[in-house]
Amino acid sequence: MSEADKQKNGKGPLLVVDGHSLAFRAYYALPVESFTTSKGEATNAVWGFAIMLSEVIAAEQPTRMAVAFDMAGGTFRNEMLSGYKGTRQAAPEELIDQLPKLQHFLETLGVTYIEKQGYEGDDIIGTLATMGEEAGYRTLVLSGDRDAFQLADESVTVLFPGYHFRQLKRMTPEAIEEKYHVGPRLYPDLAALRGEQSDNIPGVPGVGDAYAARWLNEYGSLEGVLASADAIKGKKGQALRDSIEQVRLNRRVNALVRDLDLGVQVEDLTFGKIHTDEVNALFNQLEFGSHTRNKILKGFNCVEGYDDSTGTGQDAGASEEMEFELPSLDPVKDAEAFTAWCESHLPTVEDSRTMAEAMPDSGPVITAAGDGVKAAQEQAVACPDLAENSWYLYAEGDDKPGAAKMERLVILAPDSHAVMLDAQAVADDMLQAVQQAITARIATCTVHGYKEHVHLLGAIGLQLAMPLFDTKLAGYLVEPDFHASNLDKAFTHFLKISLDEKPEVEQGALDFGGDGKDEPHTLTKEETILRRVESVRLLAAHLESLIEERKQFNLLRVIEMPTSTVLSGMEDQGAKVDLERLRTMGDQFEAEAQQAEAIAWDRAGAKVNLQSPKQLQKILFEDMGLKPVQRTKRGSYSTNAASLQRLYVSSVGNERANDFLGALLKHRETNKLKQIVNSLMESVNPNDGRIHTTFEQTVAATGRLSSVDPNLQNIPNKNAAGREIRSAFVPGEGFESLLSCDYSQVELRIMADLSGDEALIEAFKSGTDFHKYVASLVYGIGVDEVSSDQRSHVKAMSYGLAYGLSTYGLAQQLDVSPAEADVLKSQYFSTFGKVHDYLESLVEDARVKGYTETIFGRRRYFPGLKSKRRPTRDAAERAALNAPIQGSAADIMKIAMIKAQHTMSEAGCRSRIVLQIHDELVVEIAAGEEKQVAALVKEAMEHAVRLAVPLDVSTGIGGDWQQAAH
DNA sequence: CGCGAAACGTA
DNA sequence: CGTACGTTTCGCGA
Repeated sequence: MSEADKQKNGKGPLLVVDGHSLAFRAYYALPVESFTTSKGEATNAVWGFAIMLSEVIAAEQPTRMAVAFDMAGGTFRNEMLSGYKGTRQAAPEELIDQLPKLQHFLETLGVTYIEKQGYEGDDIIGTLATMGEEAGYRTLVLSGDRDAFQLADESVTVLFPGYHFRQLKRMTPEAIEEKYHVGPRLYPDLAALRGEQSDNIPGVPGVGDAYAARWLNEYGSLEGVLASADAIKGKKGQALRDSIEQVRLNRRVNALVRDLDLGVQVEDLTFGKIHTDEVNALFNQLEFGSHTRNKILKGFNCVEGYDDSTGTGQDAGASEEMEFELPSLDPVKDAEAFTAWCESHLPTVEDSRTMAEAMPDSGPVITAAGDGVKAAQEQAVACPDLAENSWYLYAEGDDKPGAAKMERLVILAPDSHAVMLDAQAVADDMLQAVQQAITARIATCTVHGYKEHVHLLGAIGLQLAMPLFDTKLAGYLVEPDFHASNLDKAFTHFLKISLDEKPEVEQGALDFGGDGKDEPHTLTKEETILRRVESVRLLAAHLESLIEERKQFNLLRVIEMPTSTVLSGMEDQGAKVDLERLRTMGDQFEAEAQQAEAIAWDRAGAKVNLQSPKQLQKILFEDMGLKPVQRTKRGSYSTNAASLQRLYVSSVGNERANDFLGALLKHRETNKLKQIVNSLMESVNPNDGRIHTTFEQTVAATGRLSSVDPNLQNIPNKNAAGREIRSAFVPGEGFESLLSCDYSQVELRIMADLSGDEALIEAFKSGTDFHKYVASLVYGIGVDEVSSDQRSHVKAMSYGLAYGLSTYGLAQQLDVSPAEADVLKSQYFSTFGKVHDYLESLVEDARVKGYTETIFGRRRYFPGLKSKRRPTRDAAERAALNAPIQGSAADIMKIAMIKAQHTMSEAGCRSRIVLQIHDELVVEIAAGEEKQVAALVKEAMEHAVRLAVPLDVSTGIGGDWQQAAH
């Protein structure tokens, strides 16, 4: 806010709002698909209007306010100008339908809105501005209609939505002068000449702002211009002479009435007396989430009146964003110029050091014991203000580990200046300069996707240490269930504004330009890219406040970002495979699959595609007349392995069917293995003979990693044939063996700790066979008397616990009657009562709070718990029960990985982690490091956190992954 | 060619 | 009718 904007008399300003124009802008700026209630009603205009209003109120603190609306039935202008605002009348029903809701919204918040028969909102605004001036108010006019510019003077400022709807431009007389080269008084003259596309008003053909301004400045006024029309030469002069009538009409139409009788006094235009029940009812009807509600109400300074603690409050840096201009592009040719640029625009090296010291460190800092959330959050470090202090690094290209290619690199400074480098054309000395700039200031750097950037920068030999903030990881922590496929999606999702290059404006009702240009502005390639960098900055400012508020900054800094460091190293390293071995295995699986296929085809009497469930259904249930045992979700008869197995067993009398099913089962198994082997072979990087998977860190909603391209987390392990594939994973050149370390029963141990169940804790401390011990408690017999059936039943029950198992499901898995399963279940729960209570409390807490939390404060939200549909609700309950357990295990493993890598490098080891399979780490052991590394990794895993029960890690070493099993 | 369903591999 | 994933294949429909 500039000095000139400060109040003249101690009173807060008067805010007058053009309801229609804002609603229009909101409607066209926000994708209606994202703002539709379950009944299909659009709410984007109401949402955008409400958010904008609350942001303006928060930023400007007005003490009086009124909203003006046009009235149905036209105005005096229509009589003057046929076709006037023709495009607006054609507004879609989806928008028209929102206007009454908008007005109701204002009523519930005690805001006065005014309409007057025969006049437009603009006239009401003009009148209110005049009244405000007379009453000594500074006045803010919030309007998307340029006609309002004529109102600007030393006490009236127009707030005008720019290209991005939520970025308001402050149109002071100076700003108008600067943009249009005429002052507010002459602006309507200029508009009359130019016409107003958004209002369907033609101007002088071929004349835009520039010509109109030149004429006006030359002849002093519109009348002056028209009087001298004959003196203007050329095509434009002729066009002007042909349009004189139109221009005169335009000028009469765009003049605002400023002396209506509105029947109100400015003093009376207070607001903020909210009708809580009605507000809530309206928000419910509009299906606004708690975030939106709080945001809106906070703007109205009454968030306390609303009963919801999950809200997030304000949008970080909203006012800064509004002032944001697209960064200018400084093409940089040589290293010296680049270094100079960095000196003048990026935070200093000193800033960077100070900030690094303030940040939680990775590695050794994580000693948090099982005190869980509290411990993690008490260490919480506030995030420094990103908008002020951070710079932004943005690279584009292919980030595939082991084969990354960078196309370009952009550096955006806090002052909005940017440089862009073509990665292909970077000379050596320039590369050094860039490396230096990055290294020196990494502690104040923000990126979207730190791990991806490591690969991209690595592709041209640049090293990237851990930055200050990662918007991709932050977004994941804020909303782990939302899958943003790219930056644009994340930006649009979190900021609710679109980065689209070209909103539909040309024929639209309103002009979105906001950039003062007449021609529809097509963005250049550079502008498009800069816009994406800009979006990272806006995203960062937004997510920063959410992370801070949830106290997840430590989770981000101490767990997720260092995990990215570890993962990028693992992806770079890759896992060495024995290609010959894979080839041999693949051939063998293929031969077996073909053999099975031949038998199946013979028995079926046709060359059925064994991979087509549809064709199998026909053979099995029609031709062979077998009785289906199970249906699929969508009602057809299932041909999955379990069903086939049952059919196989029950078809002993029917030789043809029995043979067919046997061959089919065999084919299914071997064909699947062949396919896995094939995909592994295709994934081998020819340069180093290694497979570089990508570990996705922002996909699994519980906090686990996932592995893609290829998935190395689902290499067979259950049966012997499949397990063979693991023997193809071997140590690479210069390494002598593989180490496999895995947690035993982490999730159960977490449950023991979190529930505080003495019996379960004791079971883990006893040191005897865990499942046997538990079975002896459940069945009330001696450990030695436990049968193998009893042990396996109890084991299944234990593992099923964390999944929210049903009696039915347990029965099916154990192949016992539901009644028997039920007995087991109640026996189990009566033995471990606190576990039962704990699991119930997880769901109950989730219902109340809306989310669950892991021991390190990782959240997952469960809207499904409030569903009317029983199956949806049940599914949400099971997921809510599982999330904190699976998620805490994931947190622990991430910490273990960070610690393991840290201690290994501290000890100067060359051994490296290559794979993580949720509860297992695979380490490639360098020569002579076997004993040391095995001890270090085991130690890191066992002491990642301290729980009420010890963490147990079993290890194995071997010449390949299979041999390393234990 | 894109997409959903079905199937199946892991923890 | 147990959680969390990724990949392949088929077959439908544009």
